[in-house]
Amino acid sequence: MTELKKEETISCNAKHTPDECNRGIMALEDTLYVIGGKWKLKIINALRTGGSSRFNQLQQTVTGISARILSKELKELELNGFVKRKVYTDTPVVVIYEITPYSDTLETLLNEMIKWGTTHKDKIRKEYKKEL
Amino acid sequence: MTELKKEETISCNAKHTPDECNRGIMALEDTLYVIGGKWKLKIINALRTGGSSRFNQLQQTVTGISARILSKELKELELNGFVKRKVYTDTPVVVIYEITPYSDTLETLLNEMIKWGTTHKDKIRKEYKKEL
DNA sequence: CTGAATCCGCAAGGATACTG
DNA sequence: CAGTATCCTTGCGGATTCAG
Repeated sequence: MTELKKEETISCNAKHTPDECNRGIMALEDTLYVIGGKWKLKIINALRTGGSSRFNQLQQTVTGISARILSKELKELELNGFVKRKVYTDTPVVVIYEITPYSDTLETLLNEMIKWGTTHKDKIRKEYKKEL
Repeated sequence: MTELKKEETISCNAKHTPDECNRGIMALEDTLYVIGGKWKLKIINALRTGGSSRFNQLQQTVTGISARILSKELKELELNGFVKRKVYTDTPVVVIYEITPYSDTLETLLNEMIKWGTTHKDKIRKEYKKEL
């Protein structure tokens, strides 16, 4: 039973000044704001690994997304410079979405998330086996 | 105006087999399922940089979260093994939340997100200045 | 085909009050 | 202090329809 004196004893620990903590939280919030949510990373990843794609094909790749949401998300991604929209005005009109070089800055992050998800799932599976 | 033949021409590109794409998407979904959402990463980050913390103090650190949500999120984080809940049954009762070693597996990911958020904000700021 | 517009249900999350 | 219970708002997102 450790002694607890006052609230002040618990705060930022040695490794981080309170300032650094706040900057970290803010930067984290920025990231989550831009690429957070249910779909954005999946769309970027789909375009990254699957190559440029048309609207309907993209909707099939990103399983479960509706046309309305996909449209909205693509707009936001375009605004933030992750995706380029190219229109070929043949008849019928063809629209191609492709990722921009700026999306490459997410490369490390994306790979890290995929790696983490993979090893996490392995861990879960092992724990599940133990229970049998 | 590039020629577009049929849908099949656009699919997984050279770098990835369709199979790899699917595995990537699934792993990504796993990750988002566990640590996605509005609060989880912020809470983990708060405990990581700020050190172990009591409930109310944690609520102050994670700006904007309500007690109800914080309670719920902590429960989920505990279930997934990211957070340990320690109860000291003095009067008044003291409850300390701390991160587990398993949270350390998120270290790289978290740092990567913070780094990305920082440089992204710099980019936005520069673009904003240009517009003036 | 590529979306935009409309309608609507559900669930996440906020505010407040209350308990041990 | 550490939550829980209740109520209520908001917005995400699905289904469908329509337009260019």
